[in-house]
Amino acid sequence: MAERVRISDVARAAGVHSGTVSRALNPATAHLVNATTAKKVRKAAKDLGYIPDVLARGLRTNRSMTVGVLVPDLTNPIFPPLVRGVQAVLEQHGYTALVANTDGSADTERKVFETLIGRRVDGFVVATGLADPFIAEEAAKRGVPIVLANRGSTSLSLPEVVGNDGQGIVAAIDHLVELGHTDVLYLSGPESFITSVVRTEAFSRRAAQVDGLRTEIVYADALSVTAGEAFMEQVLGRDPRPTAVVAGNDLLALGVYRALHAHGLRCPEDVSVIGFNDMPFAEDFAPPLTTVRAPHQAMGLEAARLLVEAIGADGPQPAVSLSLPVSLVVRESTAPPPRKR
Amino acid sequence: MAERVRISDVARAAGVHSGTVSRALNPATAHLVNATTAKKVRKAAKDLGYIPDVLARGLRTNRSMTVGVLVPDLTNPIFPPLVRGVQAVLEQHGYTALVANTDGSADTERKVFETLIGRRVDGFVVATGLADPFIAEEAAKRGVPIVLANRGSTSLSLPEVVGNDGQGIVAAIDHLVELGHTDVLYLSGPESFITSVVRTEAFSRRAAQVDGLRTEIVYADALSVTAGEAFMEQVLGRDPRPTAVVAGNDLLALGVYRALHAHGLRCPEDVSVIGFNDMPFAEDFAPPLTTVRAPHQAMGLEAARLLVEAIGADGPQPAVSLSLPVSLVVRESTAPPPRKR
DNA sequence: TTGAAAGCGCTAACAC
DNA sequence: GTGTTAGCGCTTTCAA
Repeated sequence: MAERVRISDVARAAGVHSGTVSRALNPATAHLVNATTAKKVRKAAKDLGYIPDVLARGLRTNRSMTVGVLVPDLTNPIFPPLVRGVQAVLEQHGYTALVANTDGSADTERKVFETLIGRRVDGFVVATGLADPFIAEEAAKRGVPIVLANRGSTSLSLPEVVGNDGQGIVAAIDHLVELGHTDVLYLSGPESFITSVVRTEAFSRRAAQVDGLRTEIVYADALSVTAGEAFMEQVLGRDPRPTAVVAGNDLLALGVYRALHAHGLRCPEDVSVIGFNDMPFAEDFAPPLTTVRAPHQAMGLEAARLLVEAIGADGPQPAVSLSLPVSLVVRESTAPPPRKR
Repeated sequence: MAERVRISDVARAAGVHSGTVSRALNPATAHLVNATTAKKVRKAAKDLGYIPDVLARGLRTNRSMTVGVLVPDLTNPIFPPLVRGVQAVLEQHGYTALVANTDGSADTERKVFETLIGRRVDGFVVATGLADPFIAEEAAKRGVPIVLANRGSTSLSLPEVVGNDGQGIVAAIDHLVELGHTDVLYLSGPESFITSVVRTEAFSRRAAQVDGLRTEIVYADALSVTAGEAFMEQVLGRDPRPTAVVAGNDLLALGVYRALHAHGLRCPEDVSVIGFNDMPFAEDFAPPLTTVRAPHQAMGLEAARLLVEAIGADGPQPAVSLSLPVSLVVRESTAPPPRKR
C-alpha cells in the first residue's frame, strides 16, 4: 500500500522547494513562478499522482471548502433536486456539500449544526422548515454565512431563495373557480412550518377576493401522506362536503387521494385535488396530479450561488431575497364539480 | 463576531495545559487524567462552548472521519433511503458522509473519487452501477477501504451488500406463471450495469425451468422512464405480443405504463407489469405497481457497518458478501392474461 | 498525572 | 523568482 504523495515529494522530484510547488499549483499564485519551473512542477505532480490535501490546506487558510446543507429529510422527493442544484454550483467553486437531515426536530437541527461547525463548514444552506433562531445566531457569531432555500423567514434577517408560493396558490384557486367550484378546502401543513404559514395566508387572502367562494382551512399535523389521509378523513364524513381541496404539498394531496378512495369517492369526478411542489412522478399518480410546480433545483443553484458569494465577501451578508416563479401544472385531478344533489 | 474557541482557550480557562484538555475530552484517554481535573476541563469546555476542530484533529491522527458515498444520481428515488441508512450508522461512529453523484459516467466517477481522496476520506460506500476497477485499485493502493452497496461485482474482490435479486426475479416469474401467463417479456436495463446483468441472468435461468414459457429479453439503453417507454414501443406493435412484462427496475416499468397507455392498452387487463425495487410511491401509480421490494435503507446500514469495521481494522479487507432478502409486493399491475383472441 | 514540544501537510509572510 | 520559516489546532510521545 503506497504512501500518500505529499507536496514535499513533488518538490523533491521537481528539484524545487515545497513553497514553490504550492505557488505553481495554485492558479491564484501561479503567475509568481517562472513558466518553466511551473511546467516542471506540474509534470512532477502529475507523474507522482499528487492530490493536494484539502484538509491541511484548510487548516492553514482557515477555509474547509465545505458547506453544510440542512434538509428535513432526503427521502422527501423534493429535496434531492434541491441538493443536486446546490452541489452543482458548489462543485464549480471547489466546495463539497455536507448534507444532513434534521427530521423536523429543532434538537436534531442544533446537534447537526454543531457537528458541522466542528467540521469548520464555510457556510450553510438551510432548507429545513423550522425557523430556529439559535443556529442563525450561532452562525452569525462565528461569521459563518447562511442562505435559506425553499423557505423564507419572518423573524430572521437572512438571504433566502424561495418559490413564489403566493402566486402558485392564486393560480390554484383561480383554476378551481374557473372550473365552477364554490366549496374549497385548504389542507394545510402544520403551522410550525414557515412554508405552511405562507401558503395558508395566501389562500385566505385570495379566497376573500373571490365572490361566493366558501372555504375552510384544516391543519394536518405533518407534511406526509398519512397525515393528509387522516385529516381528510375528518372532512369527508360531512355533508355538504367540499368539491375541491388544495393541499399544502403533494404528499398531503396523496393522502387526500387515499382518503377519497377509502370513502368510495372518485377524483376528479367527485372531488378535485390540487397539490403543491410537483414532486417527481406526480404525473404518474392515479390520477395524474394537478399541482403547483416549484423549481427546487433552481432554488438550490441560486442559494448556493448566493452562499459562495457571501463566503467570498466575508462581511455581514445583505439579506437579499430571491423569489422564483412557480406555475400551475394542470393534469387530471381537477375537473368541474359534480352536479348539485 | 466571536473568535472560534480553541483547545488552548479551554486550557487557559481550566488552568491546565492543552495536552491535558485533549486527554480529558477524548473518551479513549480520559482515564489518564485525574477525575477532578477532568471535571474542571469539561466544565470550562462547556462554558466556553468549545467544539473540537475535526479537521485539525484529522491532520494529526490521519483520519478525516469522513466517508465518500458514491451514487449514480440522488434524484433516483431508491438512493435517498440508502444514503440515509449509511448516514445513520456513520453518525453513530462520528463519521460524516460526503455524497457524490456520478451520473453513470466512469469519467465523473473518477473525478469525484479524486476529489474525495483529496479530502482524505477514510473509506467509500460505492452504490454506482459501473464496475470501474480504477477506483478499486487506487483505493487499495492508498489503503482506503471500499464497500459496495446495492450491487455486487464479478471482477472486483470487494465486500458487498446486495439484495437477493435472483430470488426476487424467481418470485416475479412464478407469480406470472401462476396467473396463467405464457408469454413474458423481460425489459432489462443496459448490460453495462452489473445489476442488470444479474437480474437478466436470473430471469433466463428461471424461465428455462418453466415448461411452456415463452420469453424474450430486450435491453433498454438506460434505467429511466423514457428509455423504458422507447424500448417498449418496439415490442407493442407486434403480434402476438407478450401478455406480461418484467422490468429491470421501477422506472422502466413506469415507461412501460406510458407506452401501453399510448397504444390504448390497459394494465393489467391487457398486459401485466412487474417492476423492481419498490421505489417510494410505487403504490400510488396508476395502477399500483406490483414489484420486487429491495431493502435499500438496510443495504445502506449494513454497508456502512462493514465499512466502519474495515476502517477500524485497517488491514486488507476480507471480501464478505451480504445478500439481503427481497420480496414480491403484489399490487394491481398484474392479473391473468387476456383470453386468447 | 501533567507539562513540554514536535509534527500532521499545507500556505503565506518574509527574506534574499 | 524562489527558498525559508512559522504556524493553522490538534494529538501524542517523551520527560518529569
